[in-house]
Amino acid sequence: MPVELRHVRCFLSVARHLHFARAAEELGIAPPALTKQIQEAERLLGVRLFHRTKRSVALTAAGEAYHDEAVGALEHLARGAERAALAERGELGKIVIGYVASAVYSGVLQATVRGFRARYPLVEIGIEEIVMREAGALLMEGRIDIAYVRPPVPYPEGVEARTVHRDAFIVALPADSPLAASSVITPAQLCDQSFVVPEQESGTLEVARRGRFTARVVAQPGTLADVLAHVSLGGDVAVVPRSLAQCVTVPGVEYREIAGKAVPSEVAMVYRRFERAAAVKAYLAFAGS
Amino acid sequence: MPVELRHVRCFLSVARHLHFARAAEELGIAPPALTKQIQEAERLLGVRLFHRTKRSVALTAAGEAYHDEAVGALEHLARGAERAALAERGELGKIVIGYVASAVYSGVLQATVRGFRARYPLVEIGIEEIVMREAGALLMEGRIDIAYVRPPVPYPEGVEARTVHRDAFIVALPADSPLAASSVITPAQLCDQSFVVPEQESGTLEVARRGRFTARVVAQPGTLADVLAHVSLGGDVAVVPRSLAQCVTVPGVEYREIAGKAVPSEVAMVYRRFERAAAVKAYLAFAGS
DNA sequence: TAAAAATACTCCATAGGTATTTTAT
DNA sequence: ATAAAATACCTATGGAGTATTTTTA
Repeated sequence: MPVELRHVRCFLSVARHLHFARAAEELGIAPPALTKQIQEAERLLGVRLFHRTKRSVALTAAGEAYHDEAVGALEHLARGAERAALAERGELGKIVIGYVASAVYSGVLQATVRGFRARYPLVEIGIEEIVMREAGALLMEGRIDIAYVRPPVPYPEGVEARTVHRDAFIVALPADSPLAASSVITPAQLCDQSFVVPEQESGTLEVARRGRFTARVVAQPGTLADVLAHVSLGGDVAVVPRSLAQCVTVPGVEYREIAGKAVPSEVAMVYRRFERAAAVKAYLAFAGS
Repeated sequence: MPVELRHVRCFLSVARHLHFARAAEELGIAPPALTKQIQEAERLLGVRLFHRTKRSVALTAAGEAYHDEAVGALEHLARGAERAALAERGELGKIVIGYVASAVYSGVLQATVRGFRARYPLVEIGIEEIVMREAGALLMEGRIDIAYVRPPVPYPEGVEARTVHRDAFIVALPADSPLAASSVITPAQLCDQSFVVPEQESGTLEVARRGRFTARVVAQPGTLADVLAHVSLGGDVAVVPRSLAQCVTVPGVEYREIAGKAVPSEVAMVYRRFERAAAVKAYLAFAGS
């Protein structure tokens, strides 16, 4: 039979009181039961823990040596119970958030994470950039818990999305383009332009549809910064989220509103439909409020 | 009912294997018993530790949080058992050694402590100077475990002594004393001198007895260094252990052998007759070998 | 349908209780 | 004489076993 916590608890109580009867009372058991526990502990450890006569009880050197470790063990278990309870309530844990760079420009990610950190300071938050089309797979593999993307994205079964930010597309033009003379651009004005297309193509497609033309695509780089570089250097145009204009100004690039009904661009939070980790659920609840 | 170690052991085994049947095998119990232990642990902690279907087992966030603390607790207990066993064998513990300054000059204390430290590196050794006549009381109160003294000393009941160093008395003279002309001094030559008496009076008394005179005592300072200071400054003489002469040379003080049979001066180790602390017993055994 | 966890039940080991003895002060 | 630990003995809780059911991959 191995040492059990009841032996440890009995030992510590006797060590505290140096008196079997009082220790037994504290433990809520009868003195003979306590005697047996101590004797058993001594037998199991192969060591005498107390010097005892009928009239006095004192720790042996071995008892002294065992004492500190026993205290440490109980502290660990108490903390374990506490931390488990915190984790169960989502107050403790780890969340990994994946994001596509273009989602960062909207500011929702930053605002939500900052707020969540303040409310749940014990939850560790990992942030990593992802490629948008891999978001679903990463979620299902458990490599990330939440993804911030700009729809449309294909979601696998078991994954859900929620729009967390609404925004509209605008046009990025070379500063020396004749179009820069207009303060507002109609879709039709863009029909002869060559387009640099960001990862999120929907804006470009919608503009082309409204202008009744097929966009001539000359490049589709990975990041929005690259898109702007192409615009300024190659003389092409791009349809980009408006929040980008508020964050990034590149020499040689000008932004113009698109005439007519706003072409919507959204940021969505993607997550597992049946999430079980409480910290992640807490994040989802927090982000939804 | 509180959490017991068997819950913890079951939990860790399942966490290791993520498989109830294999964990049960490792633990040497039947799977249903393991299921119950885990369910009980979850009930006691108020927390779900594993996500489990009939086909898969995985730690929850709470289980993850509990895991590390549980490991820590078991490590503490294992170390406690180990240290208790060491303490029981006297390999671990603390010893406080009291000594009178004059015992230090013989070198036994240093030699023994150095040797003991090498053999029992985990035993902490405290060293403190004591007043010789308090040695017995300090031992019985448990303030010290061993005392190095120069007998005779009155020992209370329950305390024993063992001679650990034999030495002889010699005479310390002012360099300008006429007696310094002799290379050996007879007790009778000292009959008219005034004496500085060290804490250990027996040498002076024995010399006076042999010379058939009563020593004229002019001072009895606390330490041997003080005794030598009196000799060099006051022109008095002193009967001191020979080992002192090998250690301390003071300008204006010369040492001379005493004629006739050596006047013995001993260093003794005093200790509790029924010592229980294994480390102290180990020291006594070591010092005796 | 096969593997694995959970449930149902049975049994006995043992934790803990009461009564008594021993021993140190 | 008394307080306190140990021993002897008893009881019943619950830990672990076997047999069976349920579930999902």
